[in-house]
Amino acid sequence: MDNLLDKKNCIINSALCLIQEHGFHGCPVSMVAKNAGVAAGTIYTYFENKDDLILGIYEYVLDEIKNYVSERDDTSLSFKDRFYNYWKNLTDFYELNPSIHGFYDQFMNSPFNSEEIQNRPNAWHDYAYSFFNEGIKRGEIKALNPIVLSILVNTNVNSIVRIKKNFKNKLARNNMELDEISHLIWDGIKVD
Amino acid sequence: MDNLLDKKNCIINSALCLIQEHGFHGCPVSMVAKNAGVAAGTIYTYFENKDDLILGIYEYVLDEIKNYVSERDDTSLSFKDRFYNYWKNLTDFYELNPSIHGFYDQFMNSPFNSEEIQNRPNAWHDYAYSFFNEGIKRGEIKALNPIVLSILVNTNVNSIVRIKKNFKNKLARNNMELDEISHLIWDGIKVD
DNA sequence: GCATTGTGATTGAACGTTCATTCAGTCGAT
DNA sequence: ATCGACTGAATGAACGTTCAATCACAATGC
Repeated sequence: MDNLLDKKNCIINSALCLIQEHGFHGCPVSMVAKNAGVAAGTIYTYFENKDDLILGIYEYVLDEIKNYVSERDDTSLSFKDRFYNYWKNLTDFYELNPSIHGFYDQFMNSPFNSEEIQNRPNAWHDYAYSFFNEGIKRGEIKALNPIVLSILVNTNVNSIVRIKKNFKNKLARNNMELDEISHLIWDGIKVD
Repeated sequence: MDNLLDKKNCIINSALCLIQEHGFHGCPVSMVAKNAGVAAGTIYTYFENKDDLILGIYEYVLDEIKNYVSERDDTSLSFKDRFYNYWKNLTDFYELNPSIHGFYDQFMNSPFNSEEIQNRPNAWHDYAYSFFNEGIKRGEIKALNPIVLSILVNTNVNSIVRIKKNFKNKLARNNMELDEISHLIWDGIKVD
């Protein structure tokens, strides 16, 4: 039973890497299978079809992000500190897991991310929503819509990680500038 | 001659719509052709292959964005006003041309956007770079890296437009919150 | 004016490849 | 002996690309 879960995760991770590198359609099921060390047919014991596999990966990815960030939240701190931790942890997570970052970026902007998908329960979005909602309740950040706030912050972290990835050589000396952005956002949303 | 250019643009626009709706691989060449009112083979007189078509669209899109925004820049204004115009014009443009927005979002996060592509001359990026560079020279915004600034602003406008598109119903009453974000960014980058 | 030829765009059926999916048969654990 | 996971060759549909044939039309010759 544990074995089966392992195999499923193995398939998911294999697909994750390949999709990040080659895109959804640049990675045939056969390639995923080979990379995961199973036969092509085996994938169909775990997933209905390729689309279902991709949605499975998406859910896995959301869980991983949410777990990493929420586990490291310390509710006893000031909201300002919690905000900076949130920012740092999310950044760290993406940098530790570049294939998750690549997959997520691609998925969010693809037609896979349909309205139906967006309306499904989503542990990570819910967490982010309630996180910023708390900041508002505590009176430490402006009463903006928490949905807007969470998307704003997540989008910026996402794109900063992408910049770091893409312009590694050109920006190497002054990554600091990118960290500036978190201050900039905090200054923008904090209650003066 | 004009006719040929028309046809090329017709193919590009046809593909643009379909890609935005169905994704790169959800729109076969045959479908693009049908939508453009030409035969499948005709596309290959204008483009080497499907990848070349997609790159062609990308270049077309960059030009359109750059033209719209740069034409509406009024260099006689204060940089603050120019910044807000830039923001508004870019937002307007994406909202007037949702298929360009959809295509651009998808392209940027896909493996099409390879390192080689990122290093090619890019009229839109160059324009954005020099725009923010001027704000720095004039001493109206902080001396952050203009590359970082332009990507930051473009990313945020991009994602705000996406939010508006996706959450039309849920946010209808308070789009104002989204406009808040431009102030937030301006406050962050301006020289106090 | 009219016929002929040349040129290059256009067509869409046909080709060959790729790929998701299936399934008959095998394997291994209980 | 049973059952479910697993295999991987086989299947067939989808799709990018080609190309022989057609068409539109301009240039040339009579």
